[in-house]
Amino acid sequence: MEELKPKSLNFLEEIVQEGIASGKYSQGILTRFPPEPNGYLHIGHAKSICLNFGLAQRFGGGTNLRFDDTNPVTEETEYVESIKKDVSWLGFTWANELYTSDYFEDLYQFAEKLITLSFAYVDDSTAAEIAAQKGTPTTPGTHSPFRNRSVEENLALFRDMRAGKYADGEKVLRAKIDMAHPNMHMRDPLMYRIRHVKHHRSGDKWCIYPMYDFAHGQSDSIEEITHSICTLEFDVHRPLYDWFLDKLGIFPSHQYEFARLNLSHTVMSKRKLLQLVNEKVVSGWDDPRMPTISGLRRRGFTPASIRNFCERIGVAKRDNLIDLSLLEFCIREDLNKSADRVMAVLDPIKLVIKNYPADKTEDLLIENNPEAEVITKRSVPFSNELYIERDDFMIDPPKKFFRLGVGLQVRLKGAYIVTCTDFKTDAAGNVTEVHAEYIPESKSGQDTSGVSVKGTIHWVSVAHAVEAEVRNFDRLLIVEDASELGDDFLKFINPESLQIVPKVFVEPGLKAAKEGQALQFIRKGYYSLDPDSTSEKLVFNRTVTLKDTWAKEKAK
RNA sequence: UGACCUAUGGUGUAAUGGUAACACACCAGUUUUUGGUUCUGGUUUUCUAGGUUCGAGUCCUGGUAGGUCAACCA
Repeated sequence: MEELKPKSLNFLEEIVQEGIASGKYSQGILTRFPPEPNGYLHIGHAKSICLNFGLAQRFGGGTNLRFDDTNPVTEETEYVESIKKDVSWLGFTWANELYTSDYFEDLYQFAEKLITLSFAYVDDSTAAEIAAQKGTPTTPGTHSPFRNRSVEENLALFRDMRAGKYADGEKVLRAKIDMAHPNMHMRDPLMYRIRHVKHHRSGDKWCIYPMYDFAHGQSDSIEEITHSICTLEFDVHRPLYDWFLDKLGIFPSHQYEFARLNLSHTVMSKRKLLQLVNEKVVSGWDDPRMPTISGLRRRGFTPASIRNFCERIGVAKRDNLIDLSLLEFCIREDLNKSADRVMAVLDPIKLVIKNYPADKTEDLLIENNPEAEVITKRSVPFSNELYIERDDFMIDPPKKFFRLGVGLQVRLKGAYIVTCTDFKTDAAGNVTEVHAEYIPESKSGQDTSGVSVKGTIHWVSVAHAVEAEVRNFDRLLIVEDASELGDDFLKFINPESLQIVPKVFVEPGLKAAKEGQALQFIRKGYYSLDPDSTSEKLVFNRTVTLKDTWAKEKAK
């Protein structure tokens, strides 16, 4: 049911399949998507979402949406809502909506158990002292002077921590493992810290909060997650993940790591995205140039195109930099099949058809999408004065220019073939008007003229044209790889990443366009109606251009 | 200069010891009432040195290169 041809599996699919073959998962598998609600989701998260939900869909099972909310300082309900919206929009349904904060009592009990087992102790050292005790990757750490407190003392102290008897930073709970371990994360890592801060869900109930390492694995275990999938940088955490589950003797979830997505010509780290927003380089998290899910949505990307992209980039363990052109391919592929074609003239110049009656208007039926399975048509008014693109006319056209120049013929899309006869210029020599004559027998669909032309151009009737604003977006950065740029990446913002064209002319039917609706402006690109639109003013975002082999030819 | 992860065309990803392939990108042609689309063809690949084997991209050893780890962040 998946596909006809046997598709090769990625390494995670293989792991799952082998597990199933060995009879491990009679209940099916359970994965989870565990965002911290402290920011907006981006296309890198989409990779993780597609992976986790896709694995469960493919092999039978479910996926939990778990908010990893163990740090009350940074987390907010607003982010929870946006994350839920984005995951749903991408087309996925979670088995359960869960919060790590719902496990605070369980986690507390786990901690007491480890204290009882002499695997944890309360440390009065300061943050700086603890950092010094850690040593460095090449030199072993040293023991805290509080490392050998008795179980009873640790228990009493930890209960006092919970009871709020200590100030922030006064004490922490640490796991007692090995201060000389080659893996830094095993050198008596912190389990709990004191934070007298209101939590977005648990309010003031707690003043001690578990660290990531003490919360994540156990949360997986409580939910009986079979495959806990995260990015490569957590690889070094895995021994600790396993250590806690082992010492606690609870459900053995397993962690697997994959390489995070890097996309060319953009940035992906939360910190850099925040910088773009804070420094007003972009208009917000949903600026159509942002690689956020909300930005891509506003730009006009479809959920299917993003899912498809995630499928095509694959999953492996080596660092990668995916070319933006693959994302562009995916959205063009989708929109080519689904977007209605309409005519919009972005850089207008007037075309006057001298032999067409000035008082006449014809309503022409033009097909909406030649790629559609069922062809539908719309009515577009035609008259003797039209807007056409300025660059569809040249005074001295070169060879292979299949557009207008004096003596050249083109088909007006869905209408007539015209022959260019003349043009007008202003004092500076700029073309102000192009003149042509139409061939009455060449009407689209009933052409008996016998004339064949190489070019077809789009147009909008001057008398019927509707004004609109167009926002042409392009890649955010002028450099492919921003990973080594640091804060300097702001110097490499593409100055043409947003070009606003305040006044373009579109065909009158577009007054009825709906927010988010995808359209192809014939010969120009795919556009989507922006939420900034009002009944008086339409605003269209360019999702992506059409491929333009003429531009390449011209460049030669 | 410790531990761990990784190394296949320009970019990604396959090949599970047996003919290195698929997609994007690029180039050429085809189709086309969108210089879009379609279709066809093409250019370009196993980091390095040894070893095991009839046979190595795959297994082993060394080297090299890149990445990760020393937050009371996740």
